[in-house]
Amino acid sequence: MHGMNTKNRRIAHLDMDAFYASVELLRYPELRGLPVVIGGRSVHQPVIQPDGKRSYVRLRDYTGRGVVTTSTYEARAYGVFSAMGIMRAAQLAPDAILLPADFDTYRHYSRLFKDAIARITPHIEDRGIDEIYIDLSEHPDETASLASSIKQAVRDATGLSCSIGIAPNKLLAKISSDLEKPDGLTILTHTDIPNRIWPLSVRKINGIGPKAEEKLVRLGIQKIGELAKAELSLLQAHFGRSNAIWLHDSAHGRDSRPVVISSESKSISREATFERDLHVQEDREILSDIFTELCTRVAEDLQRKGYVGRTIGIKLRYENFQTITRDLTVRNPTADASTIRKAARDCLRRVPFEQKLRLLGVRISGLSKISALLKENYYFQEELF
DNA sequence: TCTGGGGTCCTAGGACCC
DNA sequence: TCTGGGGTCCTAGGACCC
Repeated sequence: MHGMNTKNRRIAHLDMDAFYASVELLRYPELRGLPVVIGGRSVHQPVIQPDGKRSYVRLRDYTGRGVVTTSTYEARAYGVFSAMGIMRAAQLAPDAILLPADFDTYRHYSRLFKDAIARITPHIEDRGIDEIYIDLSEHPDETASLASSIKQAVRDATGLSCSIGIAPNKLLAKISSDLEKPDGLTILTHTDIPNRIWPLSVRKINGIGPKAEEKLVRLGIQKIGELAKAELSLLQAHFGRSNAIWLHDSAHGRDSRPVVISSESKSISREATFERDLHVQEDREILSDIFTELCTRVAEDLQRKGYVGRTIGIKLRYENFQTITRDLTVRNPTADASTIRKAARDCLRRVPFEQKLRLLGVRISGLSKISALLKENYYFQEELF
């Protein structure tokens, strides 16, 4: 066993630049150079006018509960970022153009760029629609030219740019890919850590979110370099032993997680935020229809992906944004909509309804592949549906 | 100006079992 | 005659990520 982990790795993180917005610019090239925001509900398609020109919806015209999904770099210059409410973004950039998200098209371009890279190397870990890790350790080519040819392959396949960071591990590769965005190519070694990593905010470490950052700031730690110098005992007192070690290792650029090239889904869910808060009795029928629809879509997703699940759950968000979940585990794995609805209905009975509802969700976990169950001869097909 | 939707992982207590 | 203890499953909530 000794020596197995001492190998020098070359890990790349590839991140598409402003992915959804860039895909939309392929479709609407006249928007290039303008602040454009993707998000909201899909009722604001561009309209073709009598003179043949398209007219676009502006942020100032929007009313509703949508958030910004992505924005172009021009919109980001106004302070408009992902997850911001559109009503707030409209204050900052009222003239920015608003386009609805079109996930089918984004998934199509996602396939295109991932397939292009897969022709160069199969050692790819999927990290969502617009980013991947690539393990280049076994690849014969020199790092910089290999990275350039990956970027070119992505551009040839999609017409889009991406940013790549290459480093000895996933943690550093991820940070690196963000350093020279857009269209970046950053190669980092351990000796670059003091100069290029330590001046950055602790938030740049993947896994440190708003809460952890706030706690660190209260300890006088804002930069990764300050985290690197912090006493382990201080971190341990505030974050627990294993988190303290993880924080300390991360600040020193240490990370031994492997690139995982395939994995099975753990859960499938569908949820919906309502356009207005719904009253459990007065809006009973609307809620019931939405609830049935969510269960049906979860069942369809399961069947399409070839899974069955045992733990069925609901999620509720009240008008004050408090969120609760309930779940229950059934004996036989299922992918059947009415079975899911019955179980989810039982979960609903265990929940207080003193406030109006803002969101309803249905979830299933404890998944198995149908094919695996059939192979193990646990069930006959009739019992699954 | 209130805050989407789809996920993963972790924690923690109680039940239950050996 | 206060006291085991480790493993696994179930449930609820929270942090975080894209």
